[in-house]
Amino acid sequence: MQKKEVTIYDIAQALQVSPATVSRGLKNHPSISKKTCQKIQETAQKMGYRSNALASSLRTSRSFTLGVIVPRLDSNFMSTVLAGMEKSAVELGYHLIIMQSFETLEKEKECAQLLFNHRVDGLLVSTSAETGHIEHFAPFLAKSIPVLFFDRAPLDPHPFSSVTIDNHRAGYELTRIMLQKGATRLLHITGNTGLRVYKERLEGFKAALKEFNLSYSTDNLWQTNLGVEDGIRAAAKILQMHPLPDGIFVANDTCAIAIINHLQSNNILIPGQIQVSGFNNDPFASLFTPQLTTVEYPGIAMGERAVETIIDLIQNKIKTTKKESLDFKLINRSSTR
Amino acid sequence: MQKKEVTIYDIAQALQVSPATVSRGLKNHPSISKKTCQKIQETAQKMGYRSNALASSLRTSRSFTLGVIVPRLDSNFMSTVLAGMEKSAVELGYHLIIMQSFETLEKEKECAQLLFNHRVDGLLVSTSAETGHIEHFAPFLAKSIPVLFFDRAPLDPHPFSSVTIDNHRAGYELTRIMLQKGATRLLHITGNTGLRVYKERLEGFKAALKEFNLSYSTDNLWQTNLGVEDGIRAAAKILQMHPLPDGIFVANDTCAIAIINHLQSNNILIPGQIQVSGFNNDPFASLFTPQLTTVEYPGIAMGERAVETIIDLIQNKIKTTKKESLDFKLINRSSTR
DNA sequence: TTGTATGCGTTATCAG
DNA sequence: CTGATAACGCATACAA
Repeated sequence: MQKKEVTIYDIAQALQVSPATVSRGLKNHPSISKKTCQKIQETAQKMGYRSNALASSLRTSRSFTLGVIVPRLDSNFMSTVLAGMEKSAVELGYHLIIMQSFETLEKEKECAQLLFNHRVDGLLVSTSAETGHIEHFAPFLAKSIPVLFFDRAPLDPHPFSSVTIDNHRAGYELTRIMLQKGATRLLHITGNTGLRVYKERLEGFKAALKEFNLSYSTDNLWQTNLGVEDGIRAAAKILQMHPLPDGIFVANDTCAIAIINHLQSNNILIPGQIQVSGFNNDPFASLFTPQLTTVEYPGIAMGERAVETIIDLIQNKIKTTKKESLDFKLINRSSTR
Repeated sequence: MQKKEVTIYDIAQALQVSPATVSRGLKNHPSISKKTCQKIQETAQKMGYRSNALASSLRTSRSFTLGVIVPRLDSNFMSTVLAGMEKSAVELGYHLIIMQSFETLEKEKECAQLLFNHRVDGLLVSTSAETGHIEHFAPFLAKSIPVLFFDRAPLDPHPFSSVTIDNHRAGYELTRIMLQKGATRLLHITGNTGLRVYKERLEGFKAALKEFNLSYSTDNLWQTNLGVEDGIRAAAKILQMHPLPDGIFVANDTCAIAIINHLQSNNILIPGQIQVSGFNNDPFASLFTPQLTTVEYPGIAMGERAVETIIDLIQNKIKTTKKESLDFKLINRSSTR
């Protein structure tokens, strides 16, 4: 048999005070005597009271809930970001509803709508590969609910905040390392260049080529899903090339490692014959020989920063948007071959 | 300027019907004419109405929210499970609030309390390393809110449901493979054996030894955090041993790969001199040469199953608990060397 | 320092 | 098929 829920009214009755006093006493409202506060909290405990966050949110129209939309949960990088987000959110008195768009615009819309209806106080988004426009976030704007893009942000200008890294510069520097070591035939293997992150890395790549007076051709731009299989496939294709490329820019570590592995089993020397660079500094990357040159992409920090920023926007009702760029670190392991 | 929220009352007024009708019309209640339904939904759209899930939950005392507590979000395995959970949850009309215990009992309690106050319809938990008792879940039991443990479950008997794999058998079979190939000096490197998952894998390990008439000594049981650094440290220690072990059971792939890597750089042949087995079948595991013998731990499936099970419990108000054991697959790569 | 009264936006019950 | 009305549990403006 389900006993009825204990409410502040029950506590009030038991203590012969008003519900208002109980409500205040429960949250140590300054204008309530220490003694009554204590009494209230004790009996609340005793009676098995549990506050109803829903009712409270309805009344105050603040849910202390942040919505999060990611393309997928199960990537190394994303789970790191989420870990950072959860940590910071809890520290600041918030919690997270996490949803996946599975890289489709349609699902992203559905998530946004659900989160909107659930009255999240803010929305954190890493866009799907299909996300060309961002109209579906307009309702948030209309209600002044902060929206912040992290990692994958739409092209500027847009009326929302963002936390990213300088992908252009990262792409540039990575490429530069390979060029300085003498590479002249570079391949660029990346994801959907419709996405700003990949687009900017590519731009950085091109800028470096230009600096070294090397021409760029779209023949050397391969778009893939950056998974292990994509890497293996790419490696197979590379082995058919004459002459072989002598440098490969791969837009993530997973794919880079797969490529290296496959090339090595076909007796290609890495980085002797072909240099390979990755992106993310996945934990496994450091275990590889020859170790991979890559970019340490600060997942935890990005998650923390994103949450801190959006909560700042929420609490200070700042209308301004913030566009933040996080530091990254180049991990140049190519010299330690 | 913040416009006031559009409610069913506003729609009612605009349409000259009662709020009750609007409420019904919005969810296609059978006893409302098709025509009115349509009209209602159209004007709702037009007026920029958004349903208030909070108010609805308050009224119906169903939130369609599932609470999830995990030790940490950023592990390969866990993020896979969470991905499966989110997918199934959304398909069934639910969503997830995900929280981390950071392997401490205290935080696990806090999470449970918060989720309890937020009126989750069910709770999914993978226990922290410190979780010796489960009293903090008693309130859920008292309110008949289903609690389901996944992956890491407390020792039976307990009054909750669970979805796990047969860790004993997995540990046994993995060990058996190494023994059949002739190993006689085995090491067991694992996590906190207070946790049932590791404890059971160890029991399976022992059972296999026994079957081969090999003795077991606690000297060969090393408890670590199973991270990359732990693996490197363990490998260093192994190199000091005389004679070397000829088989190492490592309770996860991350650590196993780190160990293999370090041993190989010290000119140990794997699996020639030392066989190594892992656990989880992490994506990178398959890239390794010599490829690792491991257990494919079905993360996605486990997440899906856990959610489906708990929603079944919720919707059918089943008082019974379910203890489910998922299939795993042995990935024996040691022969393909 | 405490109490009174009201509304947050729904839905369920009951009556028409 | 539709309407009136009362909760759901809490927090706050205002009064005392």
